[in-house]
Amino acid sequence: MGAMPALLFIEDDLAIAEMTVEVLQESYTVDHAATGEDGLALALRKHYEVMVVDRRLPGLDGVAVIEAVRRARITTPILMLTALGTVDDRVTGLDGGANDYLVKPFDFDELLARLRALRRGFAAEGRRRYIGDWLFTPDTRTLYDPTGFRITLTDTESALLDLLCESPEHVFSREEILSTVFSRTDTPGAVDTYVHYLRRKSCHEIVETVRARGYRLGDPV
Amino acid sequence: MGAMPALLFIEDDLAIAEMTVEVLQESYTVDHAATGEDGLALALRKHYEVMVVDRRLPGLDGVAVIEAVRRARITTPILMLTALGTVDDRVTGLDGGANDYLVKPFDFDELLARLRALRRGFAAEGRRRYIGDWLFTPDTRTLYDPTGFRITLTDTESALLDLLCESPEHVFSREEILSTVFSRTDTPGAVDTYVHYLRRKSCHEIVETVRARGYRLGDPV
DNA sequence: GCGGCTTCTTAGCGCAATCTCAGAGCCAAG
DNA sequence: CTTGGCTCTGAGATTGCGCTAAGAAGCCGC
Repeated sequence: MGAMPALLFIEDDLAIAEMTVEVLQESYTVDHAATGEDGLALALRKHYEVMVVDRRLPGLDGVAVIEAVRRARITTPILMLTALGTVDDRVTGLDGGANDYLVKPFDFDELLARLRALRRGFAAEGRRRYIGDWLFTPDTRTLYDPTGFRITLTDTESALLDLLCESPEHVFSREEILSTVFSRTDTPGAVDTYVHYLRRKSCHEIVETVRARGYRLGDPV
Repeated sequence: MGAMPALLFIEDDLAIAEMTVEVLQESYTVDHAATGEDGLALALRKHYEVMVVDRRLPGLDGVAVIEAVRRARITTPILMLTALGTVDDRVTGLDGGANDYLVKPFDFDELLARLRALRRGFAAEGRRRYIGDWLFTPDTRTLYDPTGFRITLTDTESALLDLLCESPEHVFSREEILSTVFSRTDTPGAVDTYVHYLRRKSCHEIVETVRARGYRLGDPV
């Protein structure tokens, strides 16, 4: 595995920090800061995939760090570590802009699982496309009809629909579709076939023909 | 009467609360909280045998309270109260980590019966993950089918299912699964094999294939 | 140290998915 | 109305992915 994702870890307790960094380094390129000031400086200077911030820090406090980071319009997912049983900390922590929290003492596997979920959550979002009353999620290659019924698309069908969704108004020529969806085919007939497949699965509601020019998304009536 | 089991009751409607507390006090040492915030604070500070949480609460909502409690790794069985006819509430309630639910208005005997059942059956069972009508408890590596039948999973099977449960919608690639579930393997075929094992044990209801991409949790239709 | 259980590898089979092709259907211009 | 090009659609041929069985290697407990 070449480039591992960068992670910033702000924690003042050096005993905890040392152990945790060791574990984290198996999956991340870890920068560790022992104070809120150092951590904030790093967060503002470098790009990280994800951050782990202790709530209690000498000087600049964890919540303050997160607030400062958010004020700089950095949207990196942040997991906050809090001491056991301090409820108010948790609430203000999430309010301050943290995306998740974990109670100390924590299990390393739990920490790794949360971090994965956090990164996935951010990566996976925003991949929803609406076509009239239909919903299309390219990641799962699934199309939902207006009643919520699930229709599974194949890879090529999904790629084609994804392309059409990029510009709902635009009319895509066969060559345009061929060069992006299909690796390299000379026969433009393939496009017709896959448009046909899409229509068959969607009761002819999704794709519209523009004669002599190509295809585009079906207008929601 | 010596030491009665401790029960936490979170309910904002004071009329209902008063009556209910009176009944509950015959069998439990009851702490009552009128808001989600107060209830959460108590739940995190004290140990209870069982909790009863209203779905609708001013401020911090019932589901949010349960989620927060579970995130703090508190496995106390929780019974959620929901308003009449709100099916979605039921689903999100269970998803959030409640062990049972009861529709308001409820019968006091019914409530007491459910609480007894809850304490008998679900005491200290650990994390729970719901997959459609199936229940999976990673700590005991046990999968329960919709009828409650117990299926024991091996370590690797459990780790795989646990990973998939982290993000129910997400499609996990073979590499992604390999790097987290399997220590160090080059052959992606191992993933296929364990998916196969899971399916064999679960009558092919749990894991879904996304061709050429990977696997994800099977959606309850 | 033997037997059972778990883990992981390998390889063949089946089938879904991809793509080609050809005939039927449709539209528009003359 | 007729003609020619454009589009639709079903029927294969082929490829490669995923499923599965079977067995080797490793890890316990008895």
